[in-house]
Amino acid sequence: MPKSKASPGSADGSASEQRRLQMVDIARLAGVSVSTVSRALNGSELVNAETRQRVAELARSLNYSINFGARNLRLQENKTVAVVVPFDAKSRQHISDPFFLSIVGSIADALTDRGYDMLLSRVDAEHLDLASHWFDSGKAIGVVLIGQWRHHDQLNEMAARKLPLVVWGGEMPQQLYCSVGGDNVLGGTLATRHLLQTGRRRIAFVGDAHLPEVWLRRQGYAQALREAGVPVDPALELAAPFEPGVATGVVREFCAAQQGFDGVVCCSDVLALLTIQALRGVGRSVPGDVAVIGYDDMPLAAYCEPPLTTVHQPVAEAGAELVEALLGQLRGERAGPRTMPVHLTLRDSAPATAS
Amino acid sequence: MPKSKASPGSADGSASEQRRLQMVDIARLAGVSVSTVSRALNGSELVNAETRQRVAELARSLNYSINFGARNLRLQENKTVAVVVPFDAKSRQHISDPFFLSIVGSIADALTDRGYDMLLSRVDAEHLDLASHWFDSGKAIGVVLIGQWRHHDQLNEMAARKLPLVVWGGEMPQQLYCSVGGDNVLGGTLATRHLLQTGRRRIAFVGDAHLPEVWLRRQGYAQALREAGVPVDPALELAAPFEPGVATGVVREFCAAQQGFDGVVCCSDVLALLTIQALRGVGRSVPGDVAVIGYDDMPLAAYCEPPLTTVHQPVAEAGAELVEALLGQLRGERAGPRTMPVHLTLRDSAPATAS
DNA sequence: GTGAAAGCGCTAACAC
DNA sequence: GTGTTAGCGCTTTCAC
Repeated sequence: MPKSKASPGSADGSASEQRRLQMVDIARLAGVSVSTVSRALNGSELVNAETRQRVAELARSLNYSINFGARNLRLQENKTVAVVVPFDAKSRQHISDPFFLSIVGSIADALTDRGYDMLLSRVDAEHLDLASHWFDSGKAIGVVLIGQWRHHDQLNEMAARKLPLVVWGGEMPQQLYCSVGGDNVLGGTLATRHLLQTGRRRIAFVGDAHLPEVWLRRQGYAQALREAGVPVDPALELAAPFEPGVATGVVREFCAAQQGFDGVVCCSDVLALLTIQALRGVGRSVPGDVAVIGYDDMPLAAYCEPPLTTVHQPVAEAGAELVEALLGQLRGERAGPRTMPVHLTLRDSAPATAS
Repeated sequence: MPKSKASPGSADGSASEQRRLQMVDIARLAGVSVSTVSRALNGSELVNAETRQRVAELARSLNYSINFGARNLRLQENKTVAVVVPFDAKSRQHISDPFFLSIVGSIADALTDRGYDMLLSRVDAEHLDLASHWFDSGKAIGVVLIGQWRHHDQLNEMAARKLPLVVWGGEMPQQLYCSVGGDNVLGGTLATRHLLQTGRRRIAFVGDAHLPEVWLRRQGYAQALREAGVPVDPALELAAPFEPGVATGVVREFCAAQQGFDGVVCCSDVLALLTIQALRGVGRSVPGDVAVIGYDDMPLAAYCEPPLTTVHQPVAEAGAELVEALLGQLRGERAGPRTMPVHLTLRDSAPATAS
């Protein structure tokens, strides 16, 4: 049995447990039935305007809020969306990249605007499919996943299972799920082209191409090099992960070993910052000796030293796009992946004028 | 009437609407009653081990997850906590301070560890009391609010209403609600003392003392100055808000107008970054001419230029403390405010050796 | 060991 | 215009 209804003020163990008001209480106090209260609170035209007013007033004055659990159960509806941020279980690194956090903020806004609640959680990046739990359990009507990580396959399976799902990330071949993301190929191209145009020739690429987004950026990078007739040199590619804890050492080693480059395209602003530090550690200046370009244009990018030239991602629009894509899916629309434009924000780490 | 149960595969408008599996389906397939399935899935000893096994297997193979809405309604329980981040409605600035986002991450971990879900939302910083909605509506069992902002009074009212509430922030006189936070007075003192010890004498303070946390830090600042026999000069105090958009101009003006200081205590790392930029803008070097200390020790603080000397806040522990305080309250424990130790992390923006 | 039935707080036919 | 009633998906007495 559920715990018996404690009469208000009764000490049933927990001092702070105020019995939550419910419709029946309002009904009794207003001298009407629960149905009338329900109708009144939902603004039904069926109920007398005066009664409606009175009930609404009473409810407000008592701080009554409808019990959404019960309402949802009865209505078979739910206005909650799960937003899931993968984390790297191996390195025990939390996702603290400012970019991901900004995306989460953007989604929060978009959901709030549309009257939805946001359930935020993490999932082991090796088991993205566990995110389906939020839907299966009825806690959420759908899932927004931040990043594809290494498990394109799991995402495809989830989509095949008809899980309402939208993923922030790049568009890959043979993709069954709906993705929303910046134009990664373009981003890679813009960054690389800018370095080439300002006279750099030996351009490194920092980012783990096992991740779809990075893989696409690398395409853009290679393409821009080819356009310029510059050979792609695998020795200048560094598969650094996004987690700063792991990346720091890798980047430092790379900068110590490879002294032959004069430009770097990094796959996040944090990686760019780490790279700049590592370069300085081996006595190379930025942007003098090496021009560095970041990715994301995080809020702090302008306040670093030097301020980062970086590929700007459409964070503000991202939330709305992701949410719309999910809601569209729930309405039965067959929406494909969406790729949003990106642009290069010029600052000092890779200035506009040739060195 | 709720929409009729669509038979699986029926096209009822939305293509992706898979009918969610429920206990009765599992029961039918397993050839037992729903009660048995319920018991089996909850690991009850009452049900035959073999049956239990079979039901569990079946449920798993079908990706069945129990409907938590219904379960919670029946059990009168809920394992969801609302985490609410205030935002400044006037400046339309979102909270993007890395520190707040880190705290949210920390809370997410703590809740997950304890089997709770996290509902993340924002609230107008002028109406913190709206956060009580999450409790009143039964969507959450309690509220964790990130920061007190200017509305200590509203928080007290919420606590008086017996709302299960924990606030990240400082401990103020006559406080009815439960707060958890770093030791702000100590933080202010440590930062100021360090500047004094390294030979600085004209020390500015950047932060809006209308906010409780900042007010406390200012106490520490003033105290350290008094200890050293240095007069507190109101001209060296700048009431800059945390929002970078608003703060940038304010800080720039201040640095242009006040050339007479050789040290600054800032109330966030972002403010410190802005201050460093502004100082450089007027031709003053950091830490040469002015030593700058930040607050929070955000993940990126080590990767700025110069790396920030800053007051380290116990982010990793904060989540657990906040959550424990809330759960304690729900158990009826009468927990007071909790103040956690902070320490100074020395880096280059205010080095250990006197200039 | 298992099933039938009641009920969590709410909404919406269906009466009146 | 309002009350009565059934039922959303689940758990748990209470029978057997």
